[in-house]
Amino acid sequence: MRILVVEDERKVAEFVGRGLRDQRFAVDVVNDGQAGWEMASTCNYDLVVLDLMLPGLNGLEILKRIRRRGSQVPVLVLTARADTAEKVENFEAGADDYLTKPFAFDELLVRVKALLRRGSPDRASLVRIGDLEIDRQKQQARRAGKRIELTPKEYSLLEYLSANAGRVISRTMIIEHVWDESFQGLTNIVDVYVRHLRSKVDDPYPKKLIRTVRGVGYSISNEAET
Amino acid sequence: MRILVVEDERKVAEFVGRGLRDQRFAVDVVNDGQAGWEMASTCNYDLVVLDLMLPGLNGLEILKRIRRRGSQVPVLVLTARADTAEKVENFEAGADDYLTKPFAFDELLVRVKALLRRGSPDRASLVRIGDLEIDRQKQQARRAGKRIELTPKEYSLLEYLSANAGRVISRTMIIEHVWDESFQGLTNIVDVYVRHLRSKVDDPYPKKLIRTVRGVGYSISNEAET
DNA sequence: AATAAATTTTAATGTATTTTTCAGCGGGTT
DNA sequence: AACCCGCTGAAAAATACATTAAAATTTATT
Repeated sequence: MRILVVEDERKVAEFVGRGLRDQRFAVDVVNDGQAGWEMASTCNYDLVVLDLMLPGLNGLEILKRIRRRGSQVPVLVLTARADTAEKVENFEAGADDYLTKPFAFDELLVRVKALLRRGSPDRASLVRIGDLEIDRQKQQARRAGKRIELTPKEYSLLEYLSANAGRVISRTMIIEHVWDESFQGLTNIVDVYVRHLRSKVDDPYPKKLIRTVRGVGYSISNEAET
Repeated sequence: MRILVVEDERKVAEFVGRGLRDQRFAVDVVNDGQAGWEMASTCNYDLVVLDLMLPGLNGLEILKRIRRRGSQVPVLVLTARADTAEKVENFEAGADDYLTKPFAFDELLVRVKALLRRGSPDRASLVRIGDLEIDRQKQQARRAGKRIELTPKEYSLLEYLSANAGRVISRTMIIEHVWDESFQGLTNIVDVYVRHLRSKVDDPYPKKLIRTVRGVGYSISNEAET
């Protein structure tokens, strides 16, 4: 799950980034409005945490632009004051929720989770693909009732594939969602991780769920071969 | 158990802080309204002791803000006068109890304990995890019937983990609840304290209750491995 | 108030696990 | 067969965690 944090106060930014990464989100942090808009518009995030007081480009302006583009991405706004006029303006501009600074990390986390939950109905907390279950709450997977031990990256990959079960996902898409922006170059890291996943998820079982689509990418599904 | 004391009269503040610490509460004391609001909003306290006459930001205003945020934290208000009009205003603003100055420490303690007791149902006074018992009233732990000597910090950590038994708690969360805000930076204090706890709680017994979840945090539970 | 004891915190080192790179292999496609 | 693309195993790098000891701080004792 990929989150963009746009926040100029380094301390807050670091604190939020760190906390979210602890929760196994793939987090990108940027410190000014310009970069924020560029990232928000070029990458596909599952959620944006947006400070309003920004150097470069105003937070509200970014929010408006995002919406003007037709993007539905949930946006959690961070604001210093909490007067009603501002609140109204935020919601009108398309904010999904807001949080007044200063705040406890717990509060942020609760809201982030709530937004991601209601965000899309296909993000149920328990996903089933054949006899494979992914429990997004507990961040763990089972197959045929048996617990599968996964590393954080392995889990993220499985979660992302599963959220798009049946569809074929390109390597680029996978890198964008499971890793963060630091990965541009030629790398076969996705292949390697698919291997890791297969060895734990598919190898011990006769029915294979992860399928390679040559020239395109990967797909997870319970469908019969054709 | 974490308590915030917001009180500008140094003598009273010190006296209350000291007394509560003696009772093994983790106490933060601040001397003005602004700091009080910041602390109350950034940290998760189990109770707030709030003086109304404050420099910077009025106590009543802090209380209102806390409630506007939806926080349910019990607030014990300290007030100089005790006229009925003010009482009513306090309760309307969301105070759970009040105490007129001057007061004896015993009085305060009784009320604090009462508030913490009725506080929330997930804060049962006796928590059991396997053969480990945590008595929140007496602030002590036993395992297999045997008393375990814990330092205040060790106890706080154990209590916090136990209040969330079964769930995995990140280091960030632990720091926020058991330590105070001064601990943002790179520190391995949580690891060190988990070690301390383990040496007392787990090492002498075959069944280990404290589990490390790599990349995420720690968890205490009595569950069998799967 | 000085000293001792206990607790908390920092820091350093060692170890295990995870992530990433890399190079060779192999199978399908043209 | 030659090429491309993905597969695979293993080494290297990075990271996370464990453990210990010593320093700093707080608390208790004389």
